[in-house]
Amino acid sequence: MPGYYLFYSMETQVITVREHIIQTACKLFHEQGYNLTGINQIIDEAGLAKASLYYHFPSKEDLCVAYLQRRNKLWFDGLESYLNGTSEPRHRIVKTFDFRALHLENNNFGGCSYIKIISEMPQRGEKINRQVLLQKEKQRLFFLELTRLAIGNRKTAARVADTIFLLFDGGTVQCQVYREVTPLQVARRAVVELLDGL
Amino acid sequence: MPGYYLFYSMETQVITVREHIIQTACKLFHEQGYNLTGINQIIDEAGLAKASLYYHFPSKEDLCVAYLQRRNKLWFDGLESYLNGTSEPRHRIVKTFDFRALHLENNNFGGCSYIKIISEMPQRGEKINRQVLLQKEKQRLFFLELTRLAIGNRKTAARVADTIFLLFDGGTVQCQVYREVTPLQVARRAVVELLDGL
DNA sequence: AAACAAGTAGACAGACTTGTCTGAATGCCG
DNA sequence: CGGCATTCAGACAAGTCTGTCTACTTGTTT
Repeated sequence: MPGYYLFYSMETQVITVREHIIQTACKLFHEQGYNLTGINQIIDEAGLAKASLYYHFPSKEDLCVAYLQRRNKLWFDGLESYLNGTSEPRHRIVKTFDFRALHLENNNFGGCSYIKIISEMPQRGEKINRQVLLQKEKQRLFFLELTRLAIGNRKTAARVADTIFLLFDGGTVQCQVYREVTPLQVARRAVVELLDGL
Repeated sequence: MPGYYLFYSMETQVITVREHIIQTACKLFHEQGYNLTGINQIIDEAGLAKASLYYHFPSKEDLCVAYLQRRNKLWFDGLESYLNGTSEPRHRIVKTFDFRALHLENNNFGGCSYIKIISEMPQRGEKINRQVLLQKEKQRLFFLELTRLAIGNRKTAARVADTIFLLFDGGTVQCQVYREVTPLQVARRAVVELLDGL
């Protein structure tokens, strides 16, 4: 276990410096945007020396990759815990929309990290690009698997899942724009009717 | 008509300096992102003096507002011309998705300017915020009006229109992520089935 | 002729950016 | 004790950013 200078996170758990950097970057990148957050601000906020940051992350882009991975982990971990006890596939799909709304509210309607980062960096680097596609694909497959379970493994399942995924992303960005949960509630209802109509 | 030093745009039309600035900023902001495009690059590309730019636009933020307005005008003008001859409301809705795909392809899958700008500037200024909400609302009302015509003025029309709008934005951002038109084609099909099922 | 509008070139201020580097300190492990 | 990993503080390089300013030119209008 590397890192002997340790920090305490909000839950009073001992965490490594590396973890402390990721948490700080996660917060600032998501709240202020990647380009508007400087390395200096991150180390100030985290109370670190600059060399310590560059000891763990060779560049800002590498820190960005860690940020994206962390956001994805937080999302899926939170979702899993939210869905705990719900086994019926349709309920799981619908509750995912509920959790999304909750998640956005708790994150001040900051939107989806992946959509944000590709909006900030149209000519994005290879590492970031791969990370975005990887995580988006994870989300798509999550809905695909549940849809197959929900409506039987028909050949329409893929298209239905993609439609649900479209409503999911559409709801997410519209919540970001309007800063309220209504769009995801509309999306949720559309999903229910889509599944009921089959 | 102010501006006697005139430029020639691609279509060999005489345009004012102000127009030339907007066109250049439009291209660069959308291709590279707002924060990654500097004032200096804009004047270099446009072949202008810095004072000339600040003569027409007091700040970069004001130029941003003009950029957003222009993108919206280009979109709706192009759409109107694309829909010319199509009067049936359902066809108009569906063809809007076709045009969106075409439009994104022609703009190198740059995505939606409004979603991009709020992703770049989470704590956005008042002027930009107002502009984004204004234009997004225009799009929403566009679909609402057509939906009312398409399915009759039932009370479900608003919800159907909002669902279409969700599929529209979802398709747009996913096309931006994946850099291909497939998501909008899926969205288009979902819209057709949604309207047919009523 | 004088005033004004609209443009030129480019220096400048003041702040910011990422990343490197030096030099020291600390704790652990063999 | 020696060596290594990890962290500190902060100067520094080399560049970027927005916005202001001076000094000048040109065409139009009064």
